[in-house]
Amino acid sequence: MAATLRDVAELAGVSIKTVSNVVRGYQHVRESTRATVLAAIAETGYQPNLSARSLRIGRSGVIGLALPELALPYFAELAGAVIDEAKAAGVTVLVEQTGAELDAEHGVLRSPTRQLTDGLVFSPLAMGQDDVDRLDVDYPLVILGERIFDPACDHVVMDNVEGARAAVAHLVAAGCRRIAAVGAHLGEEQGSAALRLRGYREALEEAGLPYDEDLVGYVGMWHRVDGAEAMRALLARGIEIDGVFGMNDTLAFGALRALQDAGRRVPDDVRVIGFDDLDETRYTAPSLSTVDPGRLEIARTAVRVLLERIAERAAGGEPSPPQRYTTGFRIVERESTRAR
Amino acid sequence: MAATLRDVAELAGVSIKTVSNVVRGYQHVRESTRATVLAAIAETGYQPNLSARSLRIGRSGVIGLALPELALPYFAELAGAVIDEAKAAGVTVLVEQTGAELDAEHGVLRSPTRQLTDGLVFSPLAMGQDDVDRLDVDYPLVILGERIFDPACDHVVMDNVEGARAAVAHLVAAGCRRIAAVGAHLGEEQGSAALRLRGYREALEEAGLPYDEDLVGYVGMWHRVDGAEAMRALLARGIEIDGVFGMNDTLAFGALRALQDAGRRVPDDVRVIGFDDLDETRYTAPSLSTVDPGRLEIARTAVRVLLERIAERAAGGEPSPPQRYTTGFRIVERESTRAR
DNA sequence: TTGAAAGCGCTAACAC
DNA sequence: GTGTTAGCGCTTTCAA
Repeated sequence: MAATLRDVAELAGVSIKTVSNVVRGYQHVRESTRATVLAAIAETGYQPNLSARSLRIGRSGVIGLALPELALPYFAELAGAVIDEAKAAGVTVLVEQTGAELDAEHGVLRSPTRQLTDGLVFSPLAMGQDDVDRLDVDYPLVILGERIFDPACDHVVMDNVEGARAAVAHLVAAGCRRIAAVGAHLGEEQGSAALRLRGYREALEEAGLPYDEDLVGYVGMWHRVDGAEAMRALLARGIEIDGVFGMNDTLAFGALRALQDAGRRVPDDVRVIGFDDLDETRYTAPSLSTVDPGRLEIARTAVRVLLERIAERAAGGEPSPPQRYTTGFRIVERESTRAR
Repeated sequence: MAATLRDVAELAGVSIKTVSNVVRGYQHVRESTRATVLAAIAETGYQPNLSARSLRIGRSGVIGLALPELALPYFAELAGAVIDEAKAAGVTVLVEQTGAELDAEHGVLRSPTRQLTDGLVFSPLAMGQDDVDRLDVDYPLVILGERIFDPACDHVVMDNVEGARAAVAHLVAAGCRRIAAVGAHLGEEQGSAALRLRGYREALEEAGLPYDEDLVGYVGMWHRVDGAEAMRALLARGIEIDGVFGMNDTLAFGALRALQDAGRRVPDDVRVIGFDDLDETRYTAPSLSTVDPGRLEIARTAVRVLLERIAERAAGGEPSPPQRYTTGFRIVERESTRAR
């Protein structure tokens, strides 16, 4: 059986309070006592029981991270960054996948698991304006990546509209006039897809180009296969296309392949840009231009804000009002939009 | 404050035992009582305190998953599968990254976090034969993906040697005679890299081809960049190469790009095969042939075995001896090795 | 500086 | 079928 405080105390000939003091790094312990206790700890291999500590102090040192799925590289890279940040702060991360399904997204907010985590970093995909009330929960919650209007919690957002606008403007600057958008979600108004579509429209408008519904490729998810299929469907329409805005990099990757299969040369005939700056964009042929949304900054900010909220709540007192944190982005030009 | 059993009991006018019975689905509760209690639970919004339950019963319903890093797509897809499997069994997953560093791999085995998880699924990369003693821990542990000889715990392995052998044999069958291996680790004897290199050598031998150290590309990690750099280095040697075995798909992806940059046509001049069957291999140009190691089966087996161990230990009694589970693989032929 | 003891919320043995 | 109660291992007041 694992050793407890009591075992260590007995072995060291002190009370459990003294052992606890040593374990928790309390200052006022006589050096000789501390040494005795540390020896006893080493001998028994004592490790604090975190469930007991958690029950007692009301915090577990675990935060939750809920995201659509790790099979989407963007979320995998994000999760990796969140876990690293959390670890640096001495906190561990419990990861849950929602599959971007509305029920699962609601579920994760009320899951019994929330009793085990001190707070949640949540990247919703299916939830929209109608669900904003559900975000009014009684534990620290940080929302990622969406611009849901005025939720009752902190949120860390990338500037989806501006990023998309810049991406499409980049295509325009490269000479594109018939730019397809791949990755729209039918009927969506608040999610990343809707916001990036808005950025696309704004960029067209600024450039004096017409918005043509025939140039919009609708998809279910944002996997590579969806990008490829949407692109094929667009090409099948037989309309002229000289630029493609993939709403994320995996879509753009799939679209790139579909273009090449159809005999279109990239960037000569069609220029392509994605969104996310995934590692894989550096290695496609041609490499993909993209929007770097500062994934690391998002992860870092989310963890920091969440831990601040957890600390604030532990300290008692009035919570400060929820805030929105917007991270910067930058266009990364690679071969897929390079002028010849 | 969150409601407790006592609050619910008071509201329902019963004892906490009865509430506990209802919560835990105990059969022998009068229907009317159950209804009253359920109403009280709904009214108070009661959720069981998992730390308290965990402290009491000695299990948390959380398992740990330790892997090199989520930024490696193989591990991201694996983690996603593990989380899904665990969820289906009513268990949540705490994810830790080791960065493939030896200290971190040792650390994860002794981390205080282990006090919070009922068991661990661990995919080591840096650990070798010298470290096998460390795997003799006092909690349920399942090792993934390595063929460490006779560890004192269960392990689920893919057949690295056979898979690699088949991959290289596939290249040989396609007519390759000068086959480079990209992804070897200098001095490694037990890890995936060593095993896949062994499979490479065996396949050459079977084909009556000489093993040429000049055809082996050594790398640090298995990222795309490592594959690209190793391939460039190989090409810089000026030796003849008509086939490339990437020890995983990301390496192969990087190598593919490096080949193309050097003006080599794939598969015309050089054929390329990878390992892992990542989604991205379907979309590169040309698409990458690879070895499908049955990631889903690995995840499923690992979670099943771990949960069985946890149950076994909860039931008391003698534990059964540790077992090795080997999953099957299959060659996936795509464009990068297709005959013209 | 150290010790005694209460109690976090839950489960389960035992009593009725 | 339901109630009483001990105790899981820890932190923390309060006393000494």
